[in-house]
Amino acid sequence: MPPEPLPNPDEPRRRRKEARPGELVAAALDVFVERGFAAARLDEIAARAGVSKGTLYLYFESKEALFKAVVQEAIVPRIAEGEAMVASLDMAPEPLLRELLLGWWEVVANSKLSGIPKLVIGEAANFPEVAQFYFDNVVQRGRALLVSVIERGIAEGAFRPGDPLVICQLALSPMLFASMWSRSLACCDPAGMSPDVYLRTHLDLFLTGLRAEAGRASLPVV
Amino acid sequence: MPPEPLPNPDEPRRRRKEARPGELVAAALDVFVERGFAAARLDEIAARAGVSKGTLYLYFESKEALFKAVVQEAIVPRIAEGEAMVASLDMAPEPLLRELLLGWWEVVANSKLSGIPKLVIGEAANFPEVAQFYFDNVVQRGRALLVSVIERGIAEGAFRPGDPLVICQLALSPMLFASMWSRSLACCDPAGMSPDVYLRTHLDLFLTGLRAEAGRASLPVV
Amino acid sequence: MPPEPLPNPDEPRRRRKEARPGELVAAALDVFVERGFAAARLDEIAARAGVSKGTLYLYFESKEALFKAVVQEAIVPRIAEGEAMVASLDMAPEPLLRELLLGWWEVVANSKLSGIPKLVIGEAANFPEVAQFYFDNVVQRGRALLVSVIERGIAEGAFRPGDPLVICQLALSPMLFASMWSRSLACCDPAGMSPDVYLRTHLDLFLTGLRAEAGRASLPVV
Amino acid sequence: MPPEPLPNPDEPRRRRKEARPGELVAAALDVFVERGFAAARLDEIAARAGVSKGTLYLYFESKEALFKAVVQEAIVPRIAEGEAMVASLDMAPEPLLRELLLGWWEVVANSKLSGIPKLVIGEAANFPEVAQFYFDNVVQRGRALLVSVIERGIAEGAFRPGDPLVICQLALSPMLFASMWSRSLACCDPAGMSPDVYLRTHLDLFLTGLRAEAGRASLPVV
DNA sequence: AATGAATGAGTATTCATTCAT
DNA sequence: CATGAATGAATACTCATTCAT
Repeated sequence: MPPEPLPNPDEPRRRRKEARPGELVAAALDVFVERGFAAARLDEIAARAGVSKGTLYLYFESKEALFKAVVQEAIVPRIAEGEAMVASLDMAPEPLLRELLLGWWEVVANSKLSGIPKLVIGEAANFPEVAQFYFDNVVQRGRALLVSVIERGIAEGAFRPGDPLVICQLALSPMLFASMWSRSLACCDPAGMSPDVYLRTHLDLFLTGLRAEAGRASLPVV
Repeated sequence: MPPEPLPNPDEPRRRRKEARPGELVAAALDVFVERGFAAARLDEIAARAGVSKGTLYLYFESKEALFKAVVQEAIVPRIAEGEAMVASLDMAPEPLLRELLLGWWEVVANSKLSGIPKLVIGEAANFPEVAQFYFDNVVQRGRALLVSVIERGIAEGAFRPGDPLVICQLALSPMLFASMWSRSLACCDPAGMSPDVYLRTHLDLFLTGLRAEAGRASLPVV
Repeated sequence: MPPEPLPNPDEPRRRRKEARPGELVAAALDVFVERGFAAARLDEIAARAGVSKGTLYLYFESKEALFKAVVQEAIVPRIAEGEAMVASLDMAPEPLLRELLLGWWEVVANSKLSGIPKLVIGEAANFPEVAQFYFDNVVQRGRALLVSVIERGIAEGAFRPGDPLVICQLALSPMLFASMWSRSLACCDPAGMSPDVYLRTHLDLFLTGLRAEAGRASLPVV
Repeated sequence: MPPEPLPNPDEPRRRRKEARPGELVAAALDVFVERGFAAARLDEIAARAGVSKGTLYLYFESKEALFKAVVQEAIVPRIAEGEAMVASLDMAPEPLLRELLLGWWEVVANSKLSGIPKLVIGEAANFPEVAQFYFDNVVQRGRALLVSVIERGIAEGAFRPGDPLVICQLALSPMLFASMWSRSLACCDPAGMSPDVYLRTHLDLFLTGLRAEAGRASLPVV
């Protein structure tokens, strides 16, 4: 499970120094996702990383700083990948949008990362600084990415005209909601629901609704 | 401050005695919504209800029991109203579905109730009993309501065929997500977004995509 | 030792309620004086008062607040007594000053109170709020008391002219220093020194030096 | 910053090796005086000396040992200077005493050294070994110095008879108190007080009181 | 000699819950 | 019914000291 050879107690100091922050952030991601921000115990993060509590403070000056590092290390690079994808791929808006949403689903939904939105949304009100950091570094950049594609789609006549930010949010919200659900009430639902069917149904309904076609009017604007 | 005429000190006992639990639940709803389940302090709930902390335990045996009562008092009746609406209204599936979603938006989104989904989803993992209770009493009944309408729509050929539960979830998730957002990261977003445009765009995209029309295939099933 | 009958575990709730703050402050005075502000553990204060740690927070919102209460309860009244003494006694300046200094010595020097100046002076730099509180409530009022007597003495020609505040400080500093010494390095000094001789020698030297007599010039002013 | 010419990076080893302990002690003096013994962080001392925390332990086996070294290096030599002064100067007791007190004031009161008495007295109770070391190496030797002069003054009839140790303490306490005050509550006092006037007033009052003159009796003895 | 990463014991503060009155 | 005083377990963060390199 650990990406590294295996924390070897006989080879402790030198090599670990550079690997430490990464190990701590990885352990922190686990615990934050499992428990939420407030309920995550630094004790447990330290124990999972195989270090003492004090060691955490060698690398991160507070619980909040540790969480910001988690976001920075684990999420921000994913967004950068999306930005690179948009910049490099020469695709029509609809396939590109589809690709971005599918890509998000694959890397995020099926990893621990999917636990972050739940955590942030659930505790934003109690930890405003955390919320602001997430908003600035993740939400804003992620939105900009999708909005640019949507705007192009509208401009090219591929999508019905409408508020691009609203459309962006409507593209994402079923997916974000599903990721939150899977880490909360899903365990109460014995039947469950195929994530795959859910995703494809969303894309179908959403893109069908968005597609500009003969006789279809503009989306609500005011 | 008290919604009641004014606690009359000369006739306090009899009527108040029965009103108590309701007042406590009302205060609890406020505080739970503002702070979340874990961060809500019983102290504050008691203070807002104008009683002592000990009194809470006369009516509710624990914080969890109090929360269950909040759900029971504040949310379950709303679902019952929806059930009654479906039973009494003789409408075609699409208008009925639209009506239900709009109705939900009106009574829930603009009231304190909209804070409950965020709370439950955000803290379900830490409070499994709370989660289960909410799932059984709110989620299951709410889903049944919408699913029945969706199934009828599909059977009558008004909606494209597909998994009714998936469709139900996709109808709700943008609305639930918006209600959670408005109580968390929305405050980080200086621009904001018109909830009304958001809702109408959702309904337009969703119902357009769902509508059975010439040449449109079935939604994903497996 | 406890002023009350004896904390009786069989008679816990009612009577204790009013006595509690006083008991806590008494225990706190002990521990603060023995250990200093920073090193005093709330645990120990609580244990000495026979309550749990949490109980402290029912009465005082923080360690600093507890300390302020100690000052307020234990020291400020002593100053008020001095003020009353000055107001009521109709004495010549020198006997009055002597009386005040002797009175201070008796009530302060031989009680736990004598530990407070050491604590405040030793930790003022690390706890500025505590320092300011002590300065405003104790130092300023105490000085005003003595300064008024000294000013009268100078005006009446009983004392040599000079800066009354400087003279006040010189009257007090040997006494304050002795009280601090007795709670710190005195225990390293096997021989020791009679506090009584020390005090009387101070009063003799100080008052002899201060007394206006034929041929004696004014004290330094600039 | 370093008192030495300038740490020459090309010739660092030999000279620095011997200079190290001195630099560490100098940094330690700074930090101990600014924060007190308990609150001084070894981290900060090391940082100010430009070495790593571990290096401190190469030279001093503990925080207490470091503090003892500070006393040894920074204070004990000052006392030796006083001893030399007494031995070499051929002055009458009163001028000599005056000279010693003024000398103390000049070298101590206006330097970081004046922070040490506050620290020692404030924390002696919590660090008995530190207290004992200071008492043996500073207090005893300093007292012996003054006491010898005072005894001579009494023997020669220049000073009123009395307990020389008490007189010594009374000569010093206003000065020690002022040095402590200047590093603690002085910052709460916007008005302040001229140290110079304070000192000269003390010397005037004290020496006037002590001077043997016609009609003046012996000081208190028992 | 020097480093600095790692440790872990120590402490103020919070809050759900109890229970004597 | 109501109270609110009391509890004590739980947790983020600090810092002197150690020791492998």
